[in-house]
Amino acid sequence: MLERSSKEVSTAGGDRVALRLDFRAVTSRSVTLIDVARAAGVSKSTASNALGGSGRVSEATRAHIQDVARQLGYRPNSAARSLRRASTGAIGLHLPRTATRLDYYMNLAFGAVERAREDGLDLVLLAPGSVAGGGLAARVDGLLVIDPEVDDPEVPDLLDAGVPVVTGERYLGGGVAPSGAVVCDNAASLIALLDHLAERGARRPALLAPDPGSDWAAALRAAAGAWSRREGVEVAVRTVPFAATPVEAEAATAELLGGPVDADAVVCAPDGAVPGVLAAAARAGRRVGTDLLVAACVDGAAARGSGPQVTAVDLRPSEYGRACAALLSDLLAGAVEPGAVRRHDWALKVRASTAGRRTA
Amino acid sequence: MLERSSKEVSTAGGDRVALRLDFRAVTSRSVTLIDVARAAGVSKSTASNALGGSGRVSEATRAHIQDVARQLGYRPNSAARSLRRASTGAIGLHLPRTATRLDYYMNLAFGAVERAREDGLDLVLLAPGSVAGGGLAARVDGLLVIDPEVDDPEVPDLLDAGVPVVTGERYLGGGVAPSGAVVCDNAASLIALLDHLAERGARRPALLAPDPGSDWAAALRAAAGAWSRREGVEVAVRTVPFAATPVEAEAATAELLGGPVDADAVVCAPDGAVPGVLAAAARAGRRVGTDLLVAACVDGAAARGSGPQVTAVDLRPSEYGRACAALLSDLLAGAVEPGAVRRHDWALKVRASTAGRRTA
DNA sequence: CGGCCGTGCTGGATCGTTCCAGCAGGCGGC
DNA sequence: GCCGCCTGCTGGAACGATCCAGCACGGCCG
Repeated sequence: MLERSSKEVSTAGGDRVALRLDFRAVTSRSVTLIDVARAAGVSKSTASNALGGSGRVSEATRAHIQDVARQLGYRPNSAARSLRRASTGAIGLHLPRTATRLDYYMNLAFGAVERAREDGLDLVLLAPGSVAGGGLAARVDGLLVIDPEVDDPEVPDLLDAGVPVVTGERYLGGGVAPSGAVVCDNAASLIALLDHLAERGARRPALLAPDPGSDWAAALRAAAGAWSRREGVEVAVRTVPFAATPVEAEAATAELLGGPVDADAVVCAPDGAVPGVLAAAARAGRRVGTDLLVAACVDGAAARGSGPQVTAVDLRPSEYGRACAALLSDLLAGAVEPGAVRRHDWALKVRASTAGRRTA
Repeated sequence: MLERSSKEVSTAGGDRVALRLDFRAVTSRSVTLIDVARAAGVSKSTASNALGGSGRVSEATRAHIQDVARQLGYRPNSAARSLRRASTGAIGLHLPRTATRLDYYMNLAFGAVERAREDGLDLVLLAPGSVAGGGLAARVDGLLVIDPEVDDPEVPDLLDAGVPVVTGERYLGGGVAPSGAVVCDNAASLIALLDHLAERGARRPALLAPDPGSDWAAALRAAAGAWSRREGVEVAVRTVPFAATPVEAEAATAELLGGPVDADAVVCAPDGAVPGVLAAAARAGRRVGTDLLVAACVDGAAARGSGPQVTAVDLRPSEYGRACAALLSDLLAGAVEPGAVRRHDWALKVRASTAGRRTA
């Protein structure tokens, strides 16, 4: 059954518009630029110019064409546009393989999506192994590579994909340099955290950090060393996986409590592992916040949701994602030179886990 | 400086191939099907047939063309292909607005990405508001809408986008029916959970669940009612947000402990809120696992990482994502009729939080 | 008044792929 | 021996947007 559209366009081409709407109802073909042009009584070039904002079109004509396009429900065919413009209108997002479980990356991804969307870019999630599968470079205009780890075999291929790449944090491996990067001052944030702990009475702080295969972890370890030298206080460092589980952190923490180290403050770099630190503290009979101060280098659901809540460095992942997408977008638009590096700010969230002794 | 390519193709058209390679080096234009055809000494139609697997091509010719294509580094232009085939090779993924923080959805998303990739589909992450922004339907061949909530204003638009839609869990709102759905038997999983709690000694179980705006929450509430009637034991139900925070869960739990309800087991539907339940238990002086049993309807980092670890229904989000993508892929391929519904299995993960009294 | 320029619009070519009609030639059946 | 069919391949026409050369027209200047 063919229903006549109730919506008609009140222009010179009105009857033809209704005709085309009916046509659509039957074949479900989509409205093309030519349909709009015909309905508006202009050529497709003018229609294109009017809708695209380019070229020379009188204000009256432009308004009329936009009106017609809206009423017909015109939406540009992105494939055709991509073909002609030699760009896909999409960017790819690569996240660390091991850490996809962390809500940190979820927030970052959605920040990036939103920002990309504002510039008309789609964001496609890159599956592990999508590079080897080929066909990648053809499908995206640029890439976001977040927390590139040196032992991630895909990162070099991504950097060499022939499209602009923005990394979140620096890439410590060699090869093709990325076109841009957004970096955090992780050294400064850890130093702020250690200062905070010291101020709250910590004398023997310890750090659980991944091996220095990522810029983040490397910066943390370097900062711990620098702080040690500056303060004349040794920071005990233990290695945990990049996406450590609570169980792994619990074992590492147990080793730090008592024994030769006998830490009175533990900084756990990966936020997902924080509950393990708390569990180890409970097991050792230490009261978190007074007997043992606990903090994390990344804020997340685990740090916010634990009891007591855990002091952490808020890397503001959503804004971080936005910043990465914004930089890539600027690179694609040619608004910024390749090699650009932008800084992203963090904030210290002080919570109950570092309350300190009242009497300190 | 123009370097002569060292790689030449040993065919009749060899010299022309080298020429074109040089050309590429200068202009950095990519290799097209026509380049391959010329180099192989066939027409573009034959080249297309040989590489695409369709049409009638002799085995010898096909092998030769594939060889040439590989040597030239040919990769099909997806925009041109999309334009011609009227399909984009990408699917969209929509997640609940409120719950993007949960690692559950992160895992689900990556499961879907991987499965889509296996069928050559890209997965684009849909930003909140991308529907209203327009340009959506044109860019994807199909949509994955996960845990559609009735009060999500975007869902009706997505269902009406004119492309096949697969929902994860059913959509309780009206409007256009989705083309497919992957569902969990959430009623069965909650009943299994309640049975488990009863077996471990619980006599006054309580449930924290969102309001019935999603199929999941509605099924949980219905199942709690059914179980109450079957067992003759009232299940106290309190409402928490879909993506409840620990603080919200703590308040709700505090109300259940002591007072008229005096629950001895709490089932917390959203996993992210579990730490709040544990905190309330600690505050009330209840020992989790013996004095108070605690469980969650979704397994996740919070349930696994807390101390003690919390019994939960593992919805296997990664496989869930794979199943959704697989169904959509089948729908797009026409391998399955619209309206198809597939079932996804869950598993009960029993952990320390429901150990029960030794003497029970 | 003629040349020139700027404005507003047009038609055609183009991007790289797939699809379709069709053609040459070999071969088997009647 | 002719017809028709099957195999293997070809050329051209889409797909829908953008870009470019160019055209008509009116106004301005010398």
